[in-house]
Amino acid sequence: MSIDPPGFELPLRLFLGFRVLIDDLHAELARQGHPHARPMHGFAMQAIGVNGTTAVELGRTLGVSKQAAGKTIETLERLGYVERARDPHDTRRKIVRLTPSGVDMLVCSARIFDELRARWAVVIGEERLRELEADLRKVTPPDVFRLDVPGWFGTS
Amino acid sequence: MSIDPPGFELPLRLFLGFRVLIDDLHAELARQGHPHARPMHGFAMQAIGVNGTTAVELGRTLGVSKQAAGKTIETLERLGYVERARDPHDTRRKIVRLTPSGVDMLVCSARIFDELRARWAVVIGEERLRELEADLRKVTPPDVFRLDVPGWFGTS
DNA sequence: CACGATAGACAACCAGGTTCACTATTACGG
DNA sequence: CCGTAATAGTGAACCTGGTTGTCTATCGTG
Repeated sequence: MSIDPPGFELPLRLFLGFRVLIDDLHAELARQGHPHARPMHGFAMQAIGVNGTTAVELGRTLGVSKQAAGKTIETLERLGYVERARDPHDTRRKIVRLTPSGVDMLVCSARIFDELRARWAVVIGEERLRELEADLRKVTPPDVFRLDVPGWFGTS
Repeated sequence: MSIDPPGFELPLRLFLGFRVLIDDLHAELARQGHPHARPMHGFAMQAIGVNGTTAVELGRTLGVSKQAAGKTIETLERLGYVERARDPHDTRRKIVRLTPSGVDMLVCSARIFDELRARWAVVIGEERLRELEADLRKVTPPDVFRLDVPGWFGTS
């Protein structure tokens, strides 16, 4: 026996839905030449965007410290997904930009996410899926980044 | 500008929905005398259940190594949510059981989750919420534990 | 009764986060 | 025009939660 109220299932299903999508994405990404991509990388690179950014800015966007953002950038750099260059107008800053490989990873992700969404549409119907998205939009903050992934898991 | 296909929003919304619920839960749990509870703890304690379990078993249920389960149990023990006792029938085993405080935390969580779900029902309608849950059930694995929280984030 | 399987614990390591402290550079006000 | 405050990046020390590998104690069985 377990304590099992109706309300307990909702967060679990939301998380499982998220996890299923992310797992499938990365299985497919691995097949398409990006075996080292991690969920975090996708979020960070989406936040970096095609115009580039800096460590401080990325940290603010993702809701983590600039040091943590710096570590993430280092990792992405090691994987060849981004590169850094000094800003000529402000030599303190280092602009982080996606490499072609990074752009490719993002393009692949976009395509795969579309395919996964289409697969869901087949299972539950396009109409219901649109309703599901609309409903989630109503109960979640509009700000799509600031996942604060560490926050809900991390240090007190 | 960013790479922003329709499919990209879905996982984000699912995760944000999850996060909103979990954040609200823990804000409320803190107010109700459980300020040290973490998301992980709730999952683990739900998996431990009122009948108790062992480290190996808990690890299997949660989809992590027995060592990781052991560490989690240690933490929960330090917080006073569980206690361990040797199994008289098999002195290798140590049965982990919820303390009254642990049960209280789970009971509080159950009540709060119900309240949060009711709040969602007000926003999007009870009917739509039921549909949302039903649709998610169709696209997620039936096995509600095995979140593999580390898995989608962790080491390759 | 010996030997394989199991439960738990310990160590070393990794990833990703935090804070504190420091340097280099830029921006600004007296 | 210069001294000072603010900002960008980095490094170090630490925390949490995970991993694998190894070791011991106990159980169960041929």
